[in-house]
Amino acid sequence: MNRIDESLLVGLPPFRRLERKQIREILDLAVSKRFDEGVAVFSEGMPAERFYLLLDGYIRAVKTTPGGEHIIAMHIAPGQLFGIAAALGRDTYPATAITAAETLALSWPMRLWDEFTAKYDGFASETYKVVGDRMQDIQSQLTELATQAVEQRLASALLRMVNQSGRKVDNGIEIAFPVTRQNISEMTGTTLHTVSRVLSAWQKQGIVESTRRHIVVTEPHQLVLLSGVAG
DNA sequence: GCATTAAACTAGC
DNA sequence: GCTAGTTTAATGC
Repeated sequence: MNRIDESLLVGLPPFRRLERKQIREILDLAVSKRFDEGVAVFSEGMPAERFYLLLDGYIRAVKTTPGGEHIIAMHIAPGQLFGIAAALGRDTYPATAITAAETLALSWPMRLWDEFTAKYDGFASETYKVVGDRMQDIQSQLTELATQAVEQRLASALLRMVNQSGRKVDNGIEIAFPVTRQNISEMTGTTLHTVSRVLSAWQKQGIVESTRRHIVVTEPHQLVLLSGVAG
């Protein structure tokens, strides 16, 4: 079958407290699958048949509004669980999972969720902590949307992506997956035109350097200032 | 301060 | 050459 190396899971939050042998058990129940960029791993409202662990790549959790517009609720980075509807007491997926880059993921049947949380020490507590963290993140984004101006929300959105996926390059920190102006507008509740204007302004000020689908933050501290205390 | 509309430009297939 | 992504300006709420 799919013989996946145990070291892939060792050290990841949900499995941190497990024995090598237990990790082997879990892996033997997993299915691994590769996804191209821009495809849906699962869709909002569909029966949540499996839950996933992202090994490589990036996932966008996308909600569709009644009007047919898209909202990017969050990004998932390698090592994180996603599609964990059971942890939220749901039997359908709350959002669509779109790959933001070429992606490799493990998955298990959702019926194993209760078994995992009961059987493996730390699995439940670690995952519920992750769920809690995500809810806090969504919560603060909500407050942001309601209270902050567009420029501040944009700064926060860039910082969030940098924190989750930033990798050092010679001139700053690069967001590790492709992002378009449209994507950022869907994260911040604005238009791609406004995103474009603000990013070009920041580029002139030397805060970011962006080419198409590609952003390097050269002055993270300046973004922090722009996002936080009114300036 | 921001969305909308429109129009033109460009990188990459 | 086509398409998706981007930029810029004009206009109006």
